[in-house]
Amino acid sequence: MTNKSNSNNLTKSEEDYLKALFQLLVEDNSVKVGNNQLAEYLKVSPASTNNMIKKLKTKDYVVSEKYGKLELTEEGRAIAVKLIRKHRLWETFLYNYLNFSWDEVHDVAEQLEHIKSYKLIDELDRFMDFPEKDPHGELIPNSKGEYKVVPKITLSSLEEGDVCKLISVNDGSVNFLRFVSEIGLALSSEIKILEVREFDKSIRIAFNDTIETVTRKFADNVFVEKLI
Amino acid sequence: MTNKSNSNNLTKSEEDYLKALFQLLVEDNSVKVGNNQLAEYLKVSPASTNNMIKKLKTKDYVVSEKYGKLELTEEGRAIAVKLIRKHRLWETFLYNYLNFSWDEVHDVAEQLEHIKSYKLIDELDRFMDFPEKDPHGELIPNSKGEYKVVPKITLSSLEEGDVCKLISVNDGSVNFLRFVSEIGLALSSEIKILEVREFDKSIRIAFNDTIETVTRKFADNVFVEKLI
DNA sequence: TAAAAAAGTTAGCCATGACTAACAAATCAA
DNA sequence: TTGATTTGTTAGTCATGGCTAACTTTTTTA
Ligand SMILES: [Mn+2]
Ligand SMILES: [Mn+2]
Ligand SMILES: [Mn+2]
Ligand SMILES: [Mn+2]
Repeated sequence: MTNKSNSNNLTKSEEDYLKALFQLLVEDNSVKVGNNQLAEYLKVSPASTNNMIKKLKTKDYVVSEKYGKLELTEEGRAIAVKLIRKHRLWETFLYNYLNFSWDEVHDVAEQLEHIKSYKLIDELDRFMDFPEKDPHGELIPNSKGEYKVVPKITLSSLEEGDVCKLISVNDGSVNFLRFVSEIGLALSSEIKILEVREFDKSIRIAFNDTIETVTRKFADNVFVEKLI
Repeated sequence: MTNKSNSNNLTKSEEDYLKALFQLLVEDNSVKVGNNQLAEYLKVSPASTNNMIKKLKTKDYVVSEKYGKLELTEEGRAIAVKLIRKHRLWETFLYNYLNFSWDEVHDVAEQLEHIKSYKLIDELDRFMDFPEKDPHGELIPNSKGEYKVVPKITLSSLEEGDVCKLISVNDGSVNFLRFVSEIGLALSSEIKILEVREFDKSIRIAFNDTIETVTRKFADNVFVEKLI
């Protein structure tokens, strides 16, 4: 038994910090995550993160040495995964049942993920018949907290001639998601890399009889499975 | 135009105070509502309410003179009605779609009512096909903020021989709601008042071939329409 | 290897929204 | 009508979670 109390008394802020740390550590497969990096990710000052990390260490959700890198305990990780489960289930609900577009769901899910009720989220899951992926193609952790972390391959990591399938996209930017839809890309689209331009890393891609040039920043937020 | 900014920037606390004030002023048809009464209702100290009322006055949601009684402005009232709409729509969703019982919905709805998104609540309303009442029989304000405040008649206000129909119940107490279900009462039940006992105001009632004695406190939380 | 830059920490401040204790005003009751 | 009780207000404290400015440690780079 790792959990002492399991009474789920975390504040919204504490939850947000744990989720952010998980996303930096695990989702973005960063080798090490530091205080300032977390601050930048959360758009708060380094002093604020330093403060909160201290608190999360006394609660045994985070481990780190002074001036050292940050790590999550099993319990910290479990909380983060629960948040991600809630976030993605709500996004799926908004998208599939309430006529939200995929660029509208994230902001509301950021609020909904902090609602505290086990029954609520498990019933929502059942109501939707246990969806596997959210509207952006991301896997939804199950009610036992099981979550396969699949290393993500970005479109920007491919080379000329490669062919890939769009698996998921970063859901944090409304403008980015709108642009993805606008040019006609969608989940499962097959994309061929026509050219990678050296001077600015922009990429010329072909999909569904369309040819587009996208920036490196764009391609960093598109996750694919390499086919050829 | 009453609204200056309409930017919906209220904190959870501000919203809770406005809703509580509305419920005391309008729902409980109190003639006057004072600071301490509000404090007791919200289970905070009179100093806290005094403080918050001050703030809500500068924001033009509340009007009162020093040492005087509290009133809501049109804008304050509109915010409260929006919260009640959200609360009751969420309760209805939990009850009708997520297998919550009527004693489980209130606490979760208390959290959900603070989620900020017009689209969310209007789509939820549409998804459920614009329900008129929540699981406790309370009317749900519509998306224009229209809300008929129907003066409530409590079971305790009736006399021996009266016959009434159960219209709605106070949803704030889990134990109370469980007890209502346990004895076999439900919305629309027809109730006959057999006897009102003078010494403790307890009431003997008959409904669905059942006879029960209920306390005054119980009867204060049951709202009815008088038939005979 | 020694500056310079970056990363991390600390101290001290602010806003919010609780609290208690002390006090003032209004209302009630004898 | 006056004293007691209730109601309302104020002052001062605390916890949370932000912030800036100044400082220290670590890492980078010349
Ligand atoms: Mn999201
Ligand atoms: Mn998503
Ligand atoms: Mn309720
Ligand atoms: Mn209700």
